[in-house]
Amino acid sequence: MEARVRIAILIPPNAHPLEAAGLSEVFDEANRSVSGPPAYQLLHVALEATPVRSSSGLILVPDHSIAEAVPPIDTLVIAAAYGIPAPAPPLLLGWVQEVAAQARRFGAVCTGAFLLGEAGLLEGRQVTTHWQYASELARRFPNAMVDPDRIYIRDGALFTSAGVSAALDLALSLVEEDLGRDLALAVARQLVMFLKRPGGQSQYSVHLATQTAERGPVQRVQQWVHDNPQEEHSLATLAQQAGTSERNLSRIFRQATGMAVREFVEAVRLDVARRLLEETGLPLKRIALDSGFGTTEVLRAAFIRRLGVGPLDYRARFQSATKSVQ
DNA sequence: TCACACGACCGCCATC
DNA sequence: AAGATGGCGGTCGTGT
Repeated sequence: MEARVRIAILIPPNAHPLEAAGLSEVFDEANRSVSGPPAYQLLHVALEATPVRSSSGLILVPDHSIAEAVPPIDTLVIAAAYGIPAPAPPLLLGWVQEVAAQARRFGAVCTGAFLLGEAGLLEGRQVTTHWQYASELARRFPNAMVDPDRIYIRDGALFTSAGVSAALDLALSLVEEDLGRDLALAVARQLVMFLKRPGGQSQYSVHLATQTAERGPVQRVQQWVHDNPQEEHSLATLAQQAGTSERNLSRIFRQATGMAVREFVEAVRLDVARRLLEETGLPLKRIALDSGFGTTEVLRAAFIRRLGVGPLDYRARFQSATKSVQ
């Protein structure tokens, strides 16, 4: 890479320090791993160039105010505040809009997506955020297609990620895009993290993993569905698996996970189907069978319902972009 | 695209 | 007495 890539990391008040530092660290490690001059120039930006108290109390010191951080900026990453951020001042929104408009790519980590939404940059885009805030994001910005199940999502120039450690995965994917797989792998090794998180979506799907019950019948049912998505999973058969009545399974399942049984089964199947669409060229019929939807009609209906796009649209959009990452 | 049938969900109440 | 469980049935969403 010829010129250094200017990356601006925007640090909001009450920032989550692990995310802000993690982003920084991945790019910095890439600089160390690359042969020759550093690939990245990092700008740590805040509204004012004064110390920012992070959510844990750790003080972060930005090196530029937004007034000083002027374009050209190649990549803008908005770090997240803890929880849903307060409405941003117009000055900040204007800066974000201006920088995003000229940047090669831009995005946010975790609840930083709310700031993008306020700036009007999520319209009609596929985005994700921390699972806990996904429904609120979707409510506030109804034109954004919020997918709570993903570690991170790239939609054109826009990228968003789930919470905390997902910021590292996101940053690593940007490094891979810029500097190639080998270097990204070297960075991952150095930081003792995975370039590509292993295991099924079941294990690492943020949404599902965080809503997995501890032990007992509900957990067994979840495991069974995860391991055998292609089987038929009626409430009756699952109740039998769990050794309880249908009524009781319904009740304890919602109590433990916050989801209805049917909802969970569908979420698992959607994960499987999505992964197969992204990572394989298998025909829809086959994916419908393997994911447990059974027919392409049902598969399609679920995609439209949950993601707002049909399976083939989804594949066209994400296959090349995510084939080797995430 | 539509209508219809069926399963899932969940409030309510009885029972253990 | 109180919490867990199961049955009933109205309503709704989904599959065909």
